[in-house]
Amino acid sequence: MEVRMLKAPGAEDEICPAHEEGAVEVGKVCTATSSERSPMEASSRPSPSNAKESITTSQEEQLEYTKSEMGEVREENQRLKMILAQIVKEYQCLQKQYFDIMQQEQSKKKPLETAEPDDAEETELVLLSLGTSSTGQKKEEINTCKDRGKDGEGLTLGLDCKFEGTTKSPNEHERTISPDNSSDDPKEEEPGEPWPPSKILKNPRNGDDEASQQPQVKKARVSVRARCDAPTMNDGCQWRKYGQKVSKGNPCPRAYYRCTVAPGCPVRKQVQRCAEDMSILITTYEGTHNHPLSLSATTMASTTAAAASMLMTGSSTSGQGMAPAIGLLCSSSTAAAVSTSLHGLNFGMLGSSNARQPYLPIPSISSTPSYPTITLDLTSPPSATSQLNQFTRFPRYSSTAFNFSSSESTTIPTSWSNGYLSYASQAYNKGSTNTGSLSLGRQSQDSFYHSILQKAINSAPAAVPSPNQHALTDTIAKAITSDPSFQSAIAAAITSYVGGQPGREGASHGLLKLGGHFNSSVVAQLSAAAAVNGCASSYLNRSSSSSSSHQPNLPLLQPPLALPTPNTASADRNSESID
DNA sequence: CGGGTTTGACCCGCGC
DNA sequence: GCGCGGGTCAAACCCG
Repeated sequence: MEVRMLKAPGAEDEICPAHEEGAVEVGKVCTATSSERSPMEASSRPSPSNAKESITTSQEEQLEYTKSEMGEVREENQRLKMILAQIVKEYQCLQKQYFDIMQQEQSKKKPLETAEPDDAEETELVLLSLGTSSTGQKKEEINTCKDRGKDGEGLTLGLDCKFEGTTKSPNEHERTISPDNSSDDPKEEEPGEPWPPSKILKNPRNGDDEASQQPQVKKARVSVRARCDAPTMNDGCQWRKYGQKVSKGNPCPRAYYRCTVAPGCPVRKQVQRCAEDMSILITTYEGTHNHPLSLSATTMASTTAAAASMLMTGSSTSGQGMAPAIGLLCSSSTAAAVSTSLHGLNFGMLGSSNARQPYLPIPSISSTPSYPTITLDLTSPPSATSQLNQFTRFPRYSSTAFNFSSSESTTIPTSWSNGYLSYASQAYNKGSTNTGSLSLGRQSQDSFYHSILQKAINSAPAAVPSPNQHALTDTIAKAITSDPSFQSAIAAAITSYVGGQPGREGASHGLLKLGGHFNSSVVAQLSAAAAVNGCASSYLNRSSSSSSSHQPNLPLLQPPLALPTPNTASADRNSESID
C-alpha cells in the first residue's frame, strides 16, 4: 500500500521534497534557534571596549544563558530526532502489520463477502486501493474501477471506484457518467456532474447543459478549510477570478474562481476567509474537471471528489441493513460492523493513557437543501480547552481536522482527539435533508477512524498487539479496504496537504516535512501525524492554546482529525476560538 | 495586447 | 409579490 501510494500521482513528486524538508527540518530547529538568538546575544553583549568588569560578568551570564539555551535546543533537537526515529520505526512496523493484515484479509474476505465478485482486487490494494477496491457496495459495476486500478492512478482511481460503488446514490447521473469519465483521466473524480446543476438549469446562458438534465440532482460541494496566509490555496489548478462578493455574516469577501486549465471546465471554487479566524481559508469546490490535471491538482481534485462522492452516496444511500451513514464511509457491511463495534474500543483507547492521539481526517458530511456540502477541515482546531489535556503532548498538531459539516456557515470542526468527540456530535444530522442517519454514520466513522489511528499508533514496535487489537486491526483493514472512497479521500487529502501546496507559505512546516516520510500510505500518514503530535509536545508546554498566531504555519501540518461535528455552530466556535 | 482582476449590475431562488 | 442574498456577468481596469 505504502509503496503504491508513493507512486500515486501527485504523491511522488511532492512528497519526496516534503520528506527531505522534514529531514532538514529537524536540523533546522537548532539552526533557526541559534540564528535567532545570535542577534539577541550580540546586541545584549556589551562591547569589550566598554566597561570590562561589568562586561565580563554580563558576558558570563550571557554565555551561561546561551549555553543553557543551547542545551535546551539540543535536547529539543534530540527529542525530535528520537521522535523521528520512532516514527520511522512505527512506520515500518505498521507497514509490516499492514501487509499481514492484508494477507489475512484476502484469505478471509472471500468467504465473508462472496457477493463481491472483485474481492481479490479489493483486497489487492488498499493502497491502490484507492481505486481498485470496489468497496462495500458491491452492488454494481466495479469493472471500471478495476481497470482504473490497474492504471496506477491511485487517488483518482479510488474516487472513481467510489462513485461507482455508490450506485445506490440518488445521483444517478453521477453513476452513469462516471464510467465515461473514468475512461479518460484522473480528473474525473466527480462523475459527471459538472457543477451546479441548479444554476445550469436556471441560467440558460450557462452553456453546460449536461447538468441541466438532472434538475433534481444537487451537486455536491466540497469545502476545504485550511490555514493559509495566501489569498488562495495552491491546489495545482489554474483559476480565474470571475467575481467577488461580500456574503452575509462574513466581513471577508468571497471570491469566485473558475478553472481555466481547460476552456470549458465547469469546475469552480469559492474562496473565503473564515470570519472567526482569518487565518483559515475556506475553499469550496464544485464540479468536475473535464481535462487532465497536474499531479498536485489531481490530488486535490481527488480529495474533493472523494468527499463529494461520500456525501452524495451517503445522503442518498438507504440503509441496507446498516445505517446509511455507515454506507457513506464504510460501504461494506463488514466495515460498518467493525466501526460500530469499535466504539467501545475507541473510547477505551482514548481513555487510556495512550499518549499519542492519532488523528484522522474525518470528513463531515452535511447537506443543505440546495447543496450538499462536505467540509474537509485541515485546520487544527484545538478543541475546547477542556480537552486540552488530551493534547497536552502535542498541542501543535493535535487536531487537524477533516470535518464534514452540513454547511460552511455551520461548520464546526471538532477535534478528534478528544474522546467524547463523536458522541457530542450526534446531533450532527439535524436538519440535513440528505442524510438520514448521518449521526450514526458519524459515530461509526469516528470510531472507525479513531480506531485506525489508534491502531496505527499502538502498532509501534513496543506495543504488543493484544488479540483484541488484532481483531481490531483486521476489522480496520477491512473497513479501509472496503471503502475506497474513504481511502482515496484521506489519502488524497493527506497527500495534497503534504505535498500539494508548493506555493504556500506554510509549506515548510514540520508536519509537511514529517508527513513526507509517510505519505506513502494513509495509515502511515496517520501514524506520522500521531508521531508528529508527539514531536510537537515540546511546543505544547509553550503554548497550550496552540494559537495560530504563534504558529501560523503549523496548522497546516496538523493532522486532520477533527470530528465531524454536528452542524452546531457552537462546536465550530469552540475550535475556532482556540485558533 | 492579451490575460487576469475588479466591481457594479443583473439574474435567480428562497423565505416571508 | 417583495426583499434578501448568493452567484454570475461583463465592462472597465490593471499588469506584464
